Amino acid sequence: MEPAACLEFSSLNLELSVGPADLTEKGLASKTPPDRQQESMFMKEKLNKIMEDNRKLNEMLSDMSMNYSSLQNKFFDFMNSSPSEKTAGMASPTRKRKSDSLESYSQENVNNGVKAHVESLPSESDSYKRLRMDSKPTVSKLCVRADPSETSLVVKDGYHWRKYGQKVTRDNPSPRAYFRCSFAPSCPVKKKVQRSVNDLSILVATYEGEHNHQAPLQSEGSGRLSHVGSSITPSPSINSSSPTIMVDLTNDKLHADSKKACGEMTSTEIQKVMIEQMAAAMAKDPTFRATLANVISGRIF
DNA sequence: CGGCTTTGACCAGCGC
DNA sequence: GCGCTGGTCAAAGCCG
Repeated sequence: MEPAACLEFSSLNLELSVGPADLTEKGLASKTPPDRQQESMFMKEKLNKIMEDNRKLNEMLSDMSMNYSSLQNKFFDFMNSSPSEKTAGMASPTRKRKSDSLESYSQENVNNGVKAHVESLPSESDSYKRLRMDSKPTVSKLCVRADPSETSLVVKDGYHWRKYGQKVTRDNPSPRAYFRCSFAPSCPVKKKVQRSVNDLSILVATYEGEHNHQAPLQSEGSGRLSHVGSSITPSPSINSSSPTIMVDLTNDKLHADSKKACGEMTSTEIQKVMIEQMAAAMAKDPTFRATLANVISGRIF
């Protein structure tokens, strides 16, 4: 997808670099009045052509984005459908672990601006465990870049957490720590923290539930954030499985590879990354910058 | 002494 | 039904 987009922008550069460059190279001051009229007409035609090309390319870009979004949605729909749904075309009776992936979500930012919140649709169940899971309507993820040498699975997000368990899971050699919110005794929020399989410097915190109390003072819980002296650069996004917020605690810059390490690249996130990469690539391209400058100057002229 | 962490045991979901 | 796995409990120990 991205190479195709780059090709489109390359063609944009080529198309646009012909027009305005010609305009600047004509040297109008040395022309006689009849020649000037001809050149003026020629410039107007060129400008019209450039504007039309810009419009066409914008349409192509928007079409490409729409196609990409459509394909992305189809892809995630396919990935999120259970094997039984893929084969039999109907949902199997909901069970606790299976149904977790079928929940749908919405999102908002709270608490330091780095927490994503998602809501799940209620589903019927016949097990006590399932009912307990239904009582936790929200799930969110927070990826935190932290020092790999630090063994404690502590993600300081402004709340008070009490660790109540630790387990080594099958798919990740790093232990997973279980936390409860200890700020309010009745707060149902739980948090799981585990290092990313791909990048040990990334802590993946999974939040379940919503705090039924106000957040503690920022200074109480965000000590690590201020300790490393880095800014929080959240990148909220919606995923069909869960939203992921990436917070880099060791670098001011948001790392795309860290997101990959989280294994939670979402459709909107991918789009954002693509747009950022496209914009960055275009910004770095001297041809594009010169062309853009020429187009702008041409429009002003 | 109270709060927290550690850690082995236990329970329930799930696949075979 | 059995074994694996994830999640939780609770006793013991640590720390300020």
